[in-house]
Amino acid sequence: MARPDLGASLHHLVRSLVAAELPVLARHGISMWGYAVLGALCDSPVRTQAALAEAIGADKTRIIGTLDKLQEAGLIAREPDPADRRARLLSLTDAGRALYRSAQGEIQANEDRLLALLPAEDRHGFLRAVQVLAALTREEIIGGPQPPRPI
Amino acid sequence: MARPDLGASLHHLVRSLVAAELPVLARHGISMWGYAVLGALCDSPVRTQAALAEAIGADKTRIIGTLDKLQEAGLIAREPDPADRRARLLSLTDAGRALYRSAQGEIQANEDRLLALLPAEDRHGFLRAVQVLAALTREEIIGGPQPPRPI
DNA sequence: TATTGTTATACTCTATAACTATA
DNA sequence: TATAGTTATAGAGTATAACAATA
Repeated sequence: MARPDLGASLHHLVRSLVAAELPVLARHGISMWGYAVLGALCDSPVRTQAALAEAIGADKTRIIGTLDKLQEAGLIAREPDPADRRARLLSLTDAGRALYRSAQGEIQANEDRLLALLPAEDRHGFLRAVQVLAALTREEIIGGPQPPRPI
Repeated sequence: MARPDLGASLHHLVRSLVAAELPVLARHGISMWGYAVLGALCDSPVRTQAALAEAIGADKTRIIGTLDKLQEAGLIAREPDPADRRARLLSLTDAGRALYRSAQGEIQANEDRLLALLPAEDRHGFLRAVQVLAALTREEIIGGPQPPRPI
């Protein structure tokens, strides 16, 4: 009797969590990538779009449309760096911060509802484990070299 | 200081776990959906392709190509149900079971390496929590009715 | 007619590479 | 020339709907 795969179990869980977030985000008028961008900028401003993309695990070409919309909606500021006008200084506006907090409140309320299903012990262990595992880099998770086996 | 979003943290973790599985699956000559199919059939045979698709969270039209390949490779059996020839009885062949166990062994070895980074307490709580949360249906995770707000 | 499986189509997401501007 | 950002293109993955076979 093997234990279920961690990857498969979490994959299903994540898809459902994302499905739960979508209506909340739609009501706030932002996409999932938009939400990720606001979350990354919430901690501290970022000096280049490429760095921001990397921080949220996206391609730099993929977030441009997202940034366009967030800027148009007045949720982020995006100005050329006076010291190097190739780069774009990215930061949250007050409106962006407020909207992010509102969306995050609703999203975490639903997550809290699910976490309440767990015994307190397991819940705390789970949250600590997620924090540790999510902090690993992709390389650390993938692990040792996986040499392609010759046919 | 808000806690990080569960969805966002797990999203990143899952993407990396999947990336870690891909080379293993490639060496075994199956895709991620192929692996999911084998895993679902490992517990017990299934009477229709639609039921199998639902069990692994896929669309019924999406697994057809996967089933074709698995059958061609002799990993699954796929016969019309004599009692209702519209349906296809799906089951694992011995070769399919062996291949699944081999792939699962490698995949779980890597997962075990990551789990070993956690204190034993957290690890056990984490595994129990994942089991409970992954067993929830999508509807249970999404939660209460999310009525679209009129503009 | 209803259901199972299949095929066809369109749509979204993603990745790659070419292009513009600044340095 | 090198870097940051943008645009264009193609590819994979996904969802929807139409179709064929069986009941």
